[in-house]
Amino acid sequence: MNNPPRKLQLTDLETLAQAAECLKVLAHPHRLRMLQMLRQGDFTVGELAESCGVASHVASEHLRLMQRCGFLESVKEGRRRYYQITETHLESILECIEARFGVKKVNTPTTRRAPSSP
Amino acid sequence: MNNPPRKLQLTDLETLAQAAECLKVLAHPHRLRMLQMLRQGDFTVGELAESCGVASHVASEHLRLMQRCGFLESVKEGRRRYYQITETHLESILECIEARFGVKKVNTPTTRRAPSSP
DNA sequence: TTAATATATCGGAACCTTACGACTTATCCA
DNA sequence: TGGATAAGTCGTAAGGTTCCGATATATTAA
Repeated sequence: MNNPPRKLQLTDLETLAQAAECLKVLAHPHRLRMLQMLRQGDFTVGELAESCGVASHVASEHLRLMQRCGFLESVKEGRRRYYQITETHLESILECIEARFGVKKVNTPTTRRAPSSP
Repeated sequence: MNNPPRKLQLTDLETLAQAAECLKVLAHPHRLRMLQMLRQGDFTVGELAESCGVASHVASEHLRLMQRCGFLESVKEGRRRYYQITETHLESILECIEARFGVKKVNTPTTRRAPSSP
């Protein structure tokens, strides 16, 4: 518990405020589950909602929030909308979280997307 | 945008709720700054408060919160209290955040702790 | 002992987040 | 066209977070 004098590696507070905003968006169990799924494939709002056990309009709100802050993009196909991860750094943060809290393989809990035919 | 059928790696929602709690605690610019500093040395409440530009009783509240959720431990020495990181996984998450948002070397912005003498 | 310093606690105000029901819009299909 | 399905929007109520001033406690120094 002895500090030799040296320079500190710090991030300025304004940037940390941005980082905190992103972490707030991550900090919700259903949003984490959705991101965990979207890392592994494309899913519709309804599929993500079902896996989280919430109404689809609630899932929709979470997804819009994540889209607004740059985590996701979406593509509409017919009356379905597929979300995808666009923020590449999410990968490593989600890995950290999984390393700390664990994951397990489960059978696909929702209908998976059928190959798209234009 | 085509998903071959395969198993998903998911974390159960209860565990994700715990993870979300931890992320909420991380999600504050002053707490991030404090953790960034504590990764690099031992600091008192007052030093951490000064670096964040907040009153020391506000810093104290943040530190207690992080202690309650298992991120930190503290040691009292005289009328000062030194906090230290105990949750080892914080290291990797902070690295992810720094990789995404950046850090820069700055001159020690606060008084550094003098070698302790029992 | 008294004064000053360092930290912590408490109650309350302002603000933000979430979930919900009701409603809207867009698309598909019979 | 009309009904069903998928997704999104809006207002609101409940609950949580953060900061602040006031105050309390512990420790050191004079």
